[in-house]
Formats: sequence, structure tokens, C-alpha cells
Amino acid sequence: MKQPDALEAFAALAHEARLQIFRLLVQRGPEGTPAMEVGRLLELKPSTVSGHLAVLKRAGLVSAERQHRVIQYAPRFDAVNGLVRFLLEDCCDGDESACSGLKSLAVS
Amino acid sequence: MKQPDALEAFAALAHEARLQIFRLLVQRGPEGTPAMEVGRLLELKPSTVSGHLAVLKRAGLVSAERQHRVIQYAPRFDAVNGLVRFLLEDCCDGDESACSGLKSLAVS
DNA sequence: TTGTCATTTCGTGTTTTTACGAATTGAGGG
DNA sequence: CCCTCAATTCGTAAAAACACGAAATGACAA
Repeated sequence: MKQPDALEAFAALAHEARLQIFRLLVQRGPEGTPAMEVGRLLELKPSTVSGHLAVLKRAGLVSAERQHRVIQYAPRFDAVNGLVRFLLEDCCDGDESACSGLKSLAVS
Repeated sequence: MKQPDALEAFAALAHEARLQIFRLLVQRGPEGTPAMEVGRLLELKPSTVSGHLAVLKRAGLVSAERQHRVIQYAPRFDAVNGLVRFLLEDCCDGDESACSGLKSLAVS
């Protein structure tokens, strides 16, 4: 993951509603959640939630797939993986051990 | 790390100049770098770089300590650690293995 | 003290983001 | 076909972020 992509991902997550949406999608699972249901659960207007989902999608953090009448949005875990790697490899260059308690986290 | 803190950290990193500043500080090492030197290296005006450093500091991503005549800014690796944990624990809840190739990264 | 230099604060004009109503698109179902 | 409903696009107005010059602050050296 390059810096411009990381930048876009950070910007996408740097908004309360969008971060909530993303976490909701994670909780809802990889099968996906219809856009309108996201809006209902989080009490957001249709055009608002649609805009937020577009930002998350452009940043590569979610995928969208049409099924029957609805469009299912699902989190992209590889994007999270990419962001984590960017933080650890490009932002902690040379001091990875001090930077993260990752070893213990990976074991658990 | 809770959601509001993660939100502030994401916002701080969601700006090209600030992300560059943070990465520069990481490269420069934990001894710290004077604010003005950051500005010189990245070609930013004094008041601009000062503002960015303030944002990074408020987000907990950097520390500031006065030494002699200059103020040394240094990256806070524990903040990165906290962000990574937030992403993996709170954003990948229930599907951590799919979410990250973290185990391999931790081993290397 | 007094001057100097590093840095921050303040004020302002500019740009970007945001929310959301109204209109539009687009895929099914009858 | 139409009709309906999910979702997006568009327009706009309000709010937030941004850059940066000028002035202020604050430590240190002389």
C-alpha cells in the first residue's frame, strides 16, 4: 500500500459516521449489508449514507455487490491488512519492536 | 484505544503534509527533530508546520520536548501500536485471521 | 537587561467537506 | 409494459479545514 492510498483510507475513516458504518459492516459480516439497512440502523438519510459508502468504496475499504433488489456492502479485510502494514512498515521503519506489541497480539 | 481517539488519529494522518511530517519524524528517530527543521526539509512555512505539529500532538501521535533553544518533536510509537490494535480488534472483530497477515508479519 | 532566534497564536481569505432534499436511475415484480 | 422500491446523483447551503502573514511569546546568550 502506497502513501496516497493510505491517505485516502485514513481520510475515509476520519469521520464519525463513516467509521461507525465501517465497524457496523464488520459486525454484520462478509455476506454484506444493504445500504438502506445501514442507514436505518445508524439513522442516516439515504443520500447521506450513500455518499459515505461511496467514500469508503473509493478508498477500497468496502466492496459493493448487487443481489436481487439491494446492494450489499461488505468490509474488505485486505484493506485493513494493508493499512496495518503501512503503519508498521512505512511509519515505524527501523523501530518496529518499539512500535508495536504485535507479536503478543498475533499469538493471542 | 477508543473510537474517538482513533478518529482523531485518523484525521491527523489524513493530510498529506501531516503524514509526511510523521513519517519524517519516524525516519529521524526518537531523539526528535526541531519543528523548524521539519519545515525546512518539507518546505513548509513556520506557521503551517506549527499548526500541523499541533494537530499531530493533540492526536497523541507525537511528543514535544524543549531542549535548549529548540523544541524536539518525536513520534510516539505507542500511538501507532494503539491504532493498529484498534484496527485489528475493533474493526476486524470476529474475523481477525482473514483481516490480517499479521502472524507472518510478526514473525519476520 | 536586551537582543535574537525558534516557535506559536491570531486573523483572514480560500478551499474542502458535509448534510440532505429533490430528481434520477435501474432492476425486478405484477 | 408500468409500477415500485433501493440506491445514486445533483444542487446548494452551512460548516470545517487549510495556508500563511503579522504579531506575540518565551527561552537563551551576551
